[in-house]
Amino acid sequence: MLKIAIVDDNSFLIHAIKEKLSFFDDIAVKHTSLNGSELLTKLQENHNLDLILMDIEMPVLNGIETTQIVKQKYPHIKIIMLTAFDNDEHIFNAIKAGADGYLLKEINPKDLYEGIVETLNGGAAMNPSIAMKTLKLLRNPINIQNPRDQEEISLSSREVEVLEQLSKGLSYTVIADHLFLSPSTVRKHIENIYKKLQVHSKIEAVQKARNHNII
Amino acid sequence: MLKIAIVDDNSFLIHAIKEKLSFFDDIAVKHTSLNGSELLTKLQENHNLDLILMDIEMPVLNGIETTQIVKQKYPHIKIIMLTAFDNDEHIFNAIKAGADGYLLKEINPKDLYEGIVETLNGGAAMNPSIAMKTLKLLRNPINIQNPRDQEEISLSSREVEVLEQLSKGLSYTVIADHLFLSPSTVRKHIENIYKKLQVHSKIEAVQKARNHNII
DNA sequence: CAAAAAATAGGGCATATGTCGTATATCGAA
DNA sequence: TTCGATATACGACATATGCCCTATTTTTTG
Repeated sequence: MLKIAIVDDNSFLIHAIKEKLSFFDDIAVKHTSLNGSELLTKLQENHNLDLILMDIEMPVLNGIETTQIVKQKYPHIKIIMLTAFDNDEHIFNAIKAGADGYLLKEINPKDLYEGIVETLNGGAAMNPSIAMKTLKLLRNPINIQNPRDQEEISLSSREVEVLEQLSKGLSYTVIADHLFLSPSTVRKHIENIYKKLQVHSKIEAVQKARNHNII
Repeated sequence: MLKIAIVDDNSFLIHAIKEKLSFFDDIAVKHTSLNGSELLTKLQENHNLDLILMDIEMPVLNGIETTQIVKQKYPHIKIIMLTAFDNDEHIFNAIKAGADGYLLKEINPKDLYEGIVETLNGGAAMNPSIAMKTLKLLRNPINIQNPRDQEEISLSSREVEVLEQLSKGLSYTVIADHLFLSPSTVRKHIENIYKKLQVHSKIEAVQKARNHNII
C-alpha cells in the first residue's frame, strides 16, 4: 500500500485529487494539509509516508520551502509538485529544492497514478511540457546560476590556504606537512575556519567555501 | 498522418521499432537509415518529415552529431533519441544537440506512440528514469561543465542514497537515522562506496561522486 | 531454481576529528 | 600605544571515522 499525503491550500482541489486517486486501491491518502507548516507538524508525529503531492503556491509556507525542509529531514519521502502553474522559475526552484517530479493539476487519474508509481521506483514524474522546459533549462545554463547568499565571510589568507588543502581531502597531519606547520596549528586554523563559516565538519566547510567562491 | 524516420545501425532493432509502431495507423515510417550520413542524404532529397527516432551509437555519424546537424538544417523536424544506453553524458549531449526527447529501446509500443504524439505537440518525451537524470543534472550545474574521465563506477541505489547524505556533511549516526538503518550498516555501505570509488575519506568520495555525476 | 549481488547488522581497533582549554609572538589599526 | 586580529603551538577528551572481520537476510539475475 502506497502511503500518500496531499498538501494544497484549496480544499476543493484536495478533494479532486483524492477522487482521482480513489480509482487505485493500492494508494492510501494518509493525510492532507492546507499548507507547508501544517504538513511539517503532522510529519513530526508520523513520517511513515511514501510520497507527498505538493502544491506550490500556499500561504504560511509555500511548496518550494516545504519541499526543501521535508527533503532534508525525511529524505526517504518522495515529493511530486502538483500545481496549476508551470513557469520556469517555479519548475527550476522546485527541482533545486529536491522535488522528484512536477505534474500539472489538470492531469488525468491514470497518469497521476503512473507518475506516483514511477517516482517511487526511482524515476521522476513529469508531464511532457514540463519535461521540455527542463530540457530548455539544461540547454541554457545562464538560467541556472546559483544565487549564492552573500553574508560577509572573511577568512585570512592562511585560513584560505588551509581550506584549499582541506578541500583536497587531506588530513590534518598531511596539511601540516604541506604548509610547514605543526598539526596543532592546522587544527587551530580549522577551528577558526569552522567558527567563521559556522560549520562543524570538513565537508560542510568545503561546501560552504565553494558556495561563497572562497575556494 | 505522422511522418516518421528511424535511424539505427542495427536493422533488427529498426524492424522491432517498426513493429511497435505498426499498431498505430496514424503513423507512417517514411524511411529508415543505418547511420547519420545516410539519413542526411535522404533528408536532402526530401525533408517532409515530422519526427526522427534516433539511435546514439552508430558508425560514420553518431546520433548526437546527426541531431545537431538535422536540428540546424531542418528545425521543424522533432528528434527523439531512442537508445539502449542512458548514461549522463549521452543524455546531456543529446539535449544540448537539441533532442526533443530521450527514450530507452525497451519501451512498450503505447508509451513510444504517446511519446511521439506528445513531442509533436510541443512536449518532450522522456521515460521517468531519464527525467530523474535530467533533474540531477539541473541540480548540479557544475557537473555539466566537466564530463570527466569515464571509468566504470557502479554504485547500488542504496549506496547512492548514502552518498547523497554524506555529501550534505552528515555523520554516520545522522545518516543512519535518516535512512532508518543501523549505524553499522551505514558504515558498511560507506566502506563499500570507498572501495568502489577507490577513496579513503568522505570528502574524496563526495568529490569523486560529483565528478562522475553520481550525485 | 541456484548463484550472485545487495542490504542488513554487529565487533574491534587505531587514528582522525571536533571542541574545549591555554599560551606566546607579531602586526596593523584605533 | 594598547587592542584586536592573526599566526603559531600544545594538551585533553569524547566522538567520528576508516578499516578489518564475520554473518544473516533479501533481491536480482542467469
